[in-house]
Amino acid sequence: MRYSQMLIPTLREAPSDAEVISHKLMLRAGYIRKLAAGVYTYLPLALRVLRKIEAIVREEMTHAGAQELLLPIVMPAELWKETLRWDYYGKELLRFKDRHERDFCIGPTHEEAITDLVRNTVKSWRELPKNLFQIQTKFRDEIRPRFGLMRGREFIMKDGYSFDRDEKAAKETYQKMHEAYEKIFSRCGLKFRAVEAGTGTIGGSLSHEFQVLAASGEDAILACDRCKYAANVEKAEIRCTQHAARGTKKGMFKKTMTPGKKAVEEVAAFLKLTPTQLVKTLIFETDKGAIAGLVRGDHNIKEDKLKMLAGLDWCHLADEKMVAQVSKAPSGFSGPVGLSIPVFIDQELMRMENFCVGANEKDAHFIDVNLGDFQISKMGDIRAAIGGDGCPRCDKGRLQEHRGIEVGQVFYLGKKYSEAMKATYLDPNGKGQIMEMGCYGIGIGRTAAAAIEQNHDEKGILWPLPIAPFQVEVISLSQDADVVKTAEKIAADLAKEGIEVLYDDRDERAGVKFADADLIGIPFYLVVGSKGLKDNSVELKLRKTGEVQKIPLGDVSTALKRAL
RNA sequence: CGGGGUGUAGCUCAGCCUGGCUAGAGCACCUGCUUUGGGAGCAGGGGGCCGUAGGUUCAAAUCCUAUCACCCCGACCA
Repeated sequence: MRYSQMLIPTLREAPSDAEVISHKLMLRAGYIRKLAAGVYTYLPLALRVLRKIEAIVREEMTHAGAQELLLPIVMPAELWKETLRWDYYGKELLRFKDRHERDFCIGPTHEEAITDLVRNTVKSWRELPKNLFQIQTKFRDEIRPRFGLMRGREFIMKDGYSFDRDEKAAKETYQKMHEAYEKIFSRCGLKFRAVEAGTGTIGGSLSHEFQVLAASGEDAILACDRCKYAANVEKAEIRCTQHAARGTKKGMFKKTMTPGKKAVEEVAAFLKLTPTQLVKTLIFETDKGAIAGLVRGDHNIKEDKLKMLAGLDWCHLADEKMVAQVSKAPSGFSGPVGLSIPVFIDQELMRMENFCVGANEKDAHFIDVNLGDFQISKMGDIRAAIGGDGCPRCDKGRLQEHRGIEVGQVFYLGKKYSEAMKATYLDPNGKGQIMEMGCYGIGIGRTAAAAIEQNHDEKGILWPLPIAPFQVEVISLSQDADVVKTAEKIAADLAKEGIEVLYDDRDERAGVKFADADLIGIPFYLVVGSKGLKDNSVELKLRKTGEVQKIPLGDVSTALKRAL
């Protein structure tokens, strides 16, 4: 491919709205252009990268027993109403009406569509299992799209869905997909980690995320330094420590005035305490009425864990009005002493004595409070894990915090959709059974972005070879007839051998060509210049290390093949 | 949705506070000459409804109002 014929609009400066490195580099190196918030055009170079990732995904999915199909992007509301997600999915689901005023949506994911297909076509136990996937453009109307391809509204995703006879078979399929994912991301040349994850709006009970490790990652993940345990912070458990029975201390507490001090840091600073000596009391509105959750001042409560401990269907932080009603004080001064609603405490509090809490009175806190001073409904793990916490799976391990970019997720769904949509089959006894499902996603564009986050330097992108837009870039350094002729021949010969080559044939100065090449990030350069031609050689240069090798003209293709 | 900010050339930005001549710079682009192994030099040139609509004024990029778009922080969520 000739550079001069391609559309590669490189930029010396990045547009000011780009924040993360992958976004800046994709813009500067001429890979993407923005059309609207969170909506991007993939230029030829980007498309080549996406196609490479897709090809790897296709191969591994197929090897693992899945088949490719293509579902519609537009779906009728009825389908989504069947699973109730028309109401629950929220504003991220882009909805519209057709000319007959019928409701439709643009697919953010395709559980409904695939389940509809399978329930209508698969009837017998003999036809199961089925594992189907597609690679398609999706749309999620994100509140705040950002970071270029990392968090766009329109994005390309591989989504796969499996249907099995029973739970055991479904979990085997899940395992197979898990393994396929590990191969896919390894083949893409990425450093990643599979972590236990929550299931969000997709639902289900077992899930892993595939996180590409990068400092700029949006997700916090915790991994044990001793064993294999790793989880998203949303889900990470904390080792349950053996607690002595709750201390019997009580009645020592005193009220102290804390005018206008609400936030933990403010109160701590004012009373000359550390945040670890405070206990936060958060009031929640739930399906079972108001409840209180208590964690140490420097910790954060995790609603999902609280839901689990208290056996709730839903909960969210109470608003100012409700707090005032329950605690008889403005928010910021809530405390457990004298509260009449159920109180759930984090296990960490079992180790605390003489702590400080809100006094349920404006501008006042209690100090020297102990667990004997109030009613406790239940104790457990209800806070977010942080680095240094004990690993829940082994005795000695400590959790370490990492940042990651989620590029894939696998879910075991069970019967959530198949039951709601009546996807059943007849077993050998002629009895109807509900299918067991799993779903498996990979963000194709996000994988490309994550690869850049993980592989770049000050000059530009450093593509891992398997997903680079081209394998080698031939650079002619001058317009001398000899140089041009040689470069053209090399480029043509390599292409003939099936090597993907970008030939920079532009009438540009050497500096410009090198700078653009560095930006674009193709792993190998073949530099053809008049200096080298004097002794019949060209240079093979590695983008990543800058290492240069002199290659005799006759050996170009063998040398390159060895390098690849 | 709450808070903050920005819209001036393809990109980065100045000018706005304190209204006034033909609206500027760097990069990019076009032409010519020179140059040619890491973003060249000189000369010439093209390109702007100053986001949009309305208002104030003799006069608006500049002041006022509305509106749209975009960005940041937060809440939300994959």
